[in-house]
Amino acid sequence: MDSDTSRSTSRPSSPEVDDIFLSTLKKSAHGFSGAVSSTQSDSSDLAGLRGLSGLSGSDEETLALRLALKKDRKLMSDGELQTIRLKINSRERKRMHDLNVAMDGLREVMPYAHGPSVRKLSKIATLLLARNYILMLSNSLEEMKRLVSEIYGSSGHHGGFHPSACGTMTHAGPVPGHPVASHASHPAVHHPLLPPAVSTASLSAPGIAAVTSVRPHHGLLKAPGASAGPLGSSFQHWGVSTGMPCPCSMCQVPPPHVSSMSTVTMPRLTSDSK
DNA sequence: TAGGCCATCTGGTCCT
DNA sequence: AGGACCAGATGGCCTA
Repeated sequence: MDSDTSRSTSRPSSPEVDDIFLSTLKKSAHGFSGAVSSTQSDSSDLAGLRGLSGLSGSDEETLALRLALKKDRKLMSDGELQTIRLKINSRERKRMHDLNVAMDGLREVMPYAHGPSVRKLSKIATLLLARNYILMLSNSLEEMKRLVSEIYGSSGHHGGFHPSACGTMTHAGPVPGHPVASHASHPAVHHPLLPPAVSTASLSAPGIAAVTSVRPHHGLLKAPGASAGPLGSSFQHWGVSTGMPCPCSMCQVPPPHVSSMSTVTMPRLTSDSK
């Protein structure tokens, strides 16, 4: 399944094998030149090898392939090197394809309109919206728990939050598999236990609802200013009207537990000195 | 036409 | 050693 078919019809994300092979041959020179420029050792090796072997500029492609696979593979034939290179490229394509599939899965559960006439969210917009949506749901859940505790705690009917004691509460949370659709498609539905500030303002927040009709502005990544994109200035004021923290990534500092979790769950980032 | 977004290739690094 | 992950480079497509 092509993850980019809705955007481009003339450019498949998984080209034919012949295309890959030709592309490899065509791009090996320019692609490698960029890599060489970033590595002094390789650059010196390139110059040294060229001097030793007496290769001309036209042989740089072959030379690049040899250098690309390090010194212990320099003795391999071009065919073997190309086979290895194609194998590595194929793996990388598959990896990126899987990443796109996961990104599509994330888009499917995000509160924005889906359909052939709606351009899908970009990757960065999907990630930012997902983050905001998680924060919004977390805030809504906490607020709901607090209200339920207040109601049943003060009346003495229940000691605290107890979903099984109230039939309606079992439907208050997102439905697994379609956590968003139920809310996004019925934004005006109020939960009997929730005030409008929670049941409507949070679930149909401007930043969420606005994305249901249009592709996010390119200004999404810029500072929220006068243009006010779908996740722009309107999101800034949501927290003011509801009294809840604004989930916008542009105007809210991530909660401590979020940032601490990110460091825990990503050991490569913490241990990596890149 | 400039800028955004994306796919792909590639080399380096880390992990198993 | 092989695979996964990452980031840089590059070129194509699309939109304002």
